[in-house]
Amino acid sequence: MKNAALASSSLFTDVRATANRYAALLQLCCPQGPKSYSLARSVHAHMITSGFRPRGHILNRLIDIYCKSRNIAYARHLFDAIPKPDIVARTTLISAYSVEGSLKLARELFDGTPVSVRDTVSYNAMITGYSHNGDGHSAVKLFSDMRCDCLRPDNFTLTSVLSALVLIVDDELQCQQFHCTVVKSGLESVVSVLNALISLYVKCAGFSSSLMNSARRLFDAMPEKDELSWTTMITGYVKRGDLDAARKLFDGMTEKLEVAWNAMISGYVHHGFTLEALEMFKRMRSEGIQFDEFTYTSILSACANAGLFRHGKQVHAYILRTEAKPAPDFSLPVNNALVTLYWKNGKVDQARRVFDRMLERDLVSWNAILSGYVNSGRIDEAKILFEEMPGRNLLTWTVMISGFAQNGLGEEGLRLFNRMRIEGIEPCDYAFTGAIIACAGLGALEHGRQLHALLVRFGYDSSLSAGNALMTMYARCGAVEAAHHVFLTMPYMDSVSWNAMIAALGQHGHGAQALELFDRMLKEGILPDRITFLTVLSACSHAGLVKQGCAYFESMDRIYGISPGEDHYARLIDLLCRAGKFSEAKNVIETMPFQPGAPVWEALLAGCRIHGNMDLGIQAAERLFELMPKHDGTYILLSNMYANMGQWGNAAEVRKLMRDRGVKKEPGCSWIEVGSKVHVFLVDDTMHPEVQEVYRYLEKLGLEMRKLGYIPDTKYVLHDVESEHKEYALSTHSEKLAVAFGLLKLPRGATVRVLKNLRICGDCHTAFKFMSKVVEREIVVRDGKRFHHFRDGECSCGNYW
DNA sequence: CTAGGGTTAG
Repeated sequence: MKNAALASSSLFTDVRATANRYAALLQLCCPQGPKSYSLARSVHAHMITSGFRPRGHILNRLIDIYCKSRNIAYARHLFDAIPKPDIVARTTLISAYSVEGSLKLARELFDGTPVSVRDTVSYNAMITGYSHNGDGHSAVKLFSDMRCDCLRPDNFTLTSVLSALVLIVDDELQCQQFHCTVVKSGLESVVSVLNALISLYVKCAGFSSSLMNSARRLFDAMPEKDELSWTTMITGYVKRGDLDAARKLFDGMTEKLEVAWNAMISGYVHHGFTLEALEMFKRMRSEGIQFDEFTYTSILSACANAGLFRHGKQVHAYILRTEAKPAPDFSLPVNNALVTLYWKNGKVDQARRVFDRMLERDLVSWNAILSGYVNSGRIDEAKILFEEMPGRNLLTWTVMISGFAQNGLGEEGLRLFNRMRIEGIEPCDYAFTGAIIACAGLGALEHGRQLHALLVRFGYDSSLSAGNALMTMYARCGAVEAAHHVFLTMPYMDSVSWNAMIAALGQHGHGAQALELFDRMLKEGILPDRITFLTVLSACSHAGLVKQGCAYFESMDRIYGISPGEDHYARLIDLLCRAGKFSEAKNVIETMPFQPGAPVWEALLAGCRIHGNMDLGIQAAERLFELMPKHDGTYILLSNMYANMGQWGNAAEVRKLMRDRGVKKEPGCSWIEVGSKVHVFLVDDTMHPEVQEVYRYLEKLGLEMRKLGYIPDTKYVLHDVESEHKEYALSTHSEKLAVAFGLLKLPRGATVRVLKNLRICGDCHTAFKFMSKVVEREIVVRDGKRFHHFRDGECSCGNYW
């Protein structure tokens, strides 16, 4: 009996000793991070083979280890086998589920815990779970539940709930209320709590800038600061765009942390100060501070954004040289940044190679390569990628929608936008932007209006990008007033907004108003960019303001330091040629700093066509044939030039040449809204049910115009080059069909608005002037990107069409 | 067992 007792007690101490050994072993394994988890798992394996059944805190430790090595399912399996799991085991799992994003599972466990057992730590884990997953409201709700359970919040609680508040807080008052809560808890001098409080104030400084000073006062008054206090403050300034203040603080740090360097670099990158970012990077190296993957990622993206590809490749080479790791082993973000670097450098295939070699990919990687294809116009490949992707987020949809929109596939873009909504994904303002741009391309005014209404309902009415897109959409659909209304009501504007409005005015023939707006832009201290000048030059051109246009062109480099590119030169040539100033144009072409390309020659040819400058026109056409032999526009311009001068034979000759060379004419189409229905017309549209009626009407109009003496300067008005026998009928261009249809079907007094996908031809332009006179109606026609308003025999563009 | 900063895609 006694022996038996002795034996069992020695067995007991034996088990205890074994347990202690295992506990000590696990203790040794754990603090060394993920690499030691495999070690810990073999300790567990040893337990199993030697018949030792872990219980209590050893089992909890094991559960934690499996959670940390991302094998939550097995951890759960161990957990489920415990008859009465304690609060520590529960909290471990709750936290693991939260980190993984499985909030429902976490909450189930939490709710399954008897109230009497719940402690502050388990609440903390749950609150953190919500805050990590962006659900600030639930975190705050739980915080108040916790106080109902009479549990005292500790510093963990406060830091978590404060960081949750950062997500949802939207005014100063809430911020101060929480400050009081913190003070009442008596933890207001704990460093981590103060840090979190500071970041709350920093966030609120977005609403009221005085709060930045409150944050700074808290910071300055801290009895001791840790590395985080500094970085919170520095990033606070960075996020507000106050890089000087950030830099001052950074320079004042006695001991500069890696993190602070990275914060400064990413701040510079984000605000476009690439050179400063690079300079910091160099200084880091000269001061012997170790780069980490954050540094590399920021600096690579700086190079990608600023187009400094040579520097980017140098950094890539540097990583390869110093890190002694094979490329695919770079951390995920570094590889992602490399993908971006390469596609932004126009090397999609190289980007794809980096992408293909990566050992692990996340959504960012997929989105990066998708953007690469979209931005290089390789929509078909992008489409395949989009369907194959393992997951999608808002950005994915947005990239794809704007990809379609910007590559002339507006309908597909809108379809995707709808599919996104059907799949229950709430569009962000950028997704709306893409869809609105799709409407702009399609000239779908009614659809655009509906999207505008929806946008407002979603609460995005102050979005900058959506506002800019709306202006463009309304302008491209002929609704300048609506565009102007958006312009006036936008709370935030950038140069794009100004450019869009200036363009809207210029495109509609309001050249003088466009220039007025440009002057206002300058007075308000907004710096013009390359696009602004393109827009302004076009406006001058359409309004015939040659002198002013030349002056603006000249001021580009002299005042604003923007050297004119090829497109600017093309606009200048266009401006001069439309005004018939050919010797000046020739002079510009001969003295420009680079070889003139297609856009310049095309502008010259178009000007020659207007003024019948045959010799120069033929020269320009020859250059264009060399540069892009398959471009249909050149043939059409040239044949129109001949036809305009009555040289029908030559005109037909050019058409023949075009056919012989197998050049396809881009199919033109026009459309018009009558009531809520959109009618689309194609060239020689015999399919349209009412087209016979339209033909007869056109014929009648032609006769009437002749009878009233509106004989055009050239016979061309009543003709098509290819059907010159229809002496009195207006020829069947899609825009003429559409306008005639509108004149027939729209009530008297209503303006006829027609959209044409391509440029309208001279024939139609002249015809519409007469038509507007004969029928006493206003006719508005979109010509590619701009608009002509025909009224009483005149056009808003003068003759600079 | 629980907290807080810096990175990547438009």
